[in-house]
Amino acid sequence: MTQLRRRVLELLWASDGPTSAYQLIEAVKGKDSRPVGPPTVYRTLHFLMEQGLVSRIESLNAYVPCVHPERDHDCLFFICSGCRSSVELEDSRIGGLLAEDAAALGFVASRRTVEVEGMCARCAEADATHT
Amino acid sequence: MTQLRRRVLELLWASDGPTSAYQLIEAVKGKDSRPVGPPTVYRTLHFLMEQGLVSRIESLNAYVPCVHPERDHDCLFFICSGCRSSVELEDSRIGGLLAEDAAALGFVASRRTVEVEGMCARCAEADATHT
DNA sequence: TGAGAAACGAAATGTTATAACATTTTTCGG
DNA sequence: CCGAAAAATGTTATAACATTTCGTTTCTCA
Repeated sequence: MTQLRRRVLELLWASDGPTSAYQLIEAVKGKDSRPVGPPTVYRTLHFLMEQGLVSRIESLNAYVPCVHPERDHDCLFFICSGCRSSVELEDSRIGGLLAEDAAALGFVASRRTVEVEGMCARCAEADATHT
Repeated sequence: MTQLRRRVLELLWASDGPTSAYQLIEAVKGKDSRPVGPPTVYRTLHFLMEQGLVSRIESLNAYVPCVHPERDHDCLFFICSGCRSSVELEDSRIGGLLAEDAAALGFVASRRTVEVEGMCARCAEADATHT
């Protein structure tokens, strides 16, 4: 864990929601004066993902810190279109079903992406009130 | 359903696997001499997705025709890293679990992305043989 | 037939990600 | 401590994916 990697991870922790790579580039530039290029940040993100510290949200092209890095993560994301926040959940039953379906196909799975877009409770309520 | 939309859909049907938007731009250009720009193809893809005729695979930034457009599609994709093919499956149990988890959060879901990367049976076997 | 809506064309630009190669930093055996 | 090897980072350029904006064409239907 180097200084850059720690800084990127801290920025992700400090962020309200999923953060794009280019937002991170800007943020790192802001924190100290040394600018970093895209490859640097992407390498850092790849490293953090390998370590299970960060996940990529495919449907947003954005990155979030993992909630429980210690556990083997089998996570799903609920992404609010209203406030752009995301909630990470673990539901091993889904992993089980996916494994079952994969086995039926003879498919050897390596990575899963499970993402649900919609409105979080707060935004759904706000939306209902306004309408 | 216009001529362009039909052509794009046919190209997707004819394709071996997931197709990127820019591959479609090239392919349309090839079929008749009139070139189309990115916005045209993206508009067409958005339309076909709204109609449930096409799905976007988020983890590949690519597009596939839906296998059973008539049914309300609740699909998952198995994507082979070996041959770049994808298989679409329907497993309503997963939709059920996701709905259950969403309800527990008070989350109102609108769209789901479920993608599994790995090796299809053929590629896994080929890989095992080579090793 | 002609007004409004939908679809399409074209240019520019914005956003996300990687290739290729140079340099710096770290590590660790001698 | 020294220097070679490995790991990490910097730099430039470019590839890949997607949208904004505005203007034109085509379709529909009263």
